[in-house]
Amino acid sequence: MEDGLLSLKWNNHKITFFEILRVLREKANYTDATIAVEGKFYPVHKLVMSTCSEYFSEIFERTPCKSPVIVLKDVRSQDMDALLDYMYLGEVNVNQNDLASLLKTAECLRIKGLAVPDEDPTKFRKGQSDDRRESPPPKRRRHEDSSSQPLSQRPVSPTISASSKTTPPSRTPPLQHQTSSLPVSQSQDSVHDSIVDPPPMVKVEMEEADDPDDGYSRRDNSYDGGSVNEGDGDFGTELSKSEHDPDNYGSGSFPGPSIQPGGDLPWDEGDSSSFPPEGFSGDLPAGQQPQGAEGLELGWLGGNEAFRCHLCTVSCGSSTQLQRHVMTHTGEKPFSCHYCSHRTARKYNLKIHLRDVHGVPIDRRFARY
DNA sequence: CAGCAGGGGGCGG
DNA sequence: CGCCCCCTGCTGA
Repeated sequence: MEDGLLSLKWNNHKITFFEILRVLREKANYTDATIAVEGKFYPVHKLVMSTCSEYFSEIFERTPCKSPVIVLKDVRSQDMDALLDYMYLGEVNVNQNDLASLLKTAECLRIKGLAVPDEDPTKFRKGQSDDRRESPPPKRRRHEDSSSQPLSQRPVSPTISASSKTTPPSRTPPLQHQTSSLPVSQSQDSVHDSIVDPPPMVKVEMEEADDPDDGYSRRDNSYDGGSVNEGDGDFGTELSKSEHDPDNYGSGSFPGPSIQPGGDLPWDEGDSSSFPPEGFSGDLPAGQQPQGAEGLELGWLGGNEAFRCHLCTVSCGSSTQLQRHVMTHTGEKPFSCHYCSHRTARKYNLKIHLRDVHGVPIDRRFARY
């Protein structure tokens, strides 16, 4: 003040800020990443995701591409809807029945306030009155030694949503519900509708307290080290068009699924703590070695390290092939037949379709979306 | 039989 | 090296 400093304060800054954020999310403006869950794509802002989750923060840090697509498998779209609301709005109403699943997902994704350790008890309360204990409290501390928690169940592990035969050996029946079964269609709004049930609702709020990032994130776990694939290249040669549409679907970040001898998902046993198994360290910085990985590496040992898919055990001979392969996980089919509704992921396969099914000479026309 | 997807070759920057 | 195209084996209807 001595110099006549003035303090300018924007009184409604927070409200305005959140409102704008809400609108941006609704319109998908400026979104620079996409979360794919059960076939649904949620355009999101890295800034928001990173702010609310160290996990996403690390994923983005390791993802060179500008518009990565993070494919989460074993995450229900309704949970994702709720979590996005939570991250963007600071709170969300969820059905009691969905709470356990939501928290599990939140923990796996390390959503602050829901999964990351916090000093304060969370303000987790439900419309009714008691807090539901069916599931672990929202903010629970997670240690590497997951001894305390039951890990168990189906870890909400992020993995690819698209089913593909490429799945490795012990493929497990992921709990993925088909999108068809889920009412949710868009990203946002659906939440509100779905959770409108009065009684069993729980309101989960995000605390302002910043979480102490207790190094949990970057512990030796390196777990997510691999969350990202290099994939940013051009997966999307054909699909990269819309702004919020990621060009590269492939950058899925999760470890995949399957590889695990013995278990459904790699991180099953480890619980969420090992959630992102390091399994995918493919092209990641070497720094992150899977040392601690519980057996995950087993699945990878055999393959060619160079162009190994982070979502499954497949190893490709080149980055191009890897990019192409990743599309099998995203389920993206940019090429559509003009004569019928058939769509393919590859131009050539569409060509074959046109030739064999519609009798189109060879290179006739096929659209790519 | 049709479609998917891995492997590989050719071509251009 | 990356992209495009094609071949070919596998799988499901």
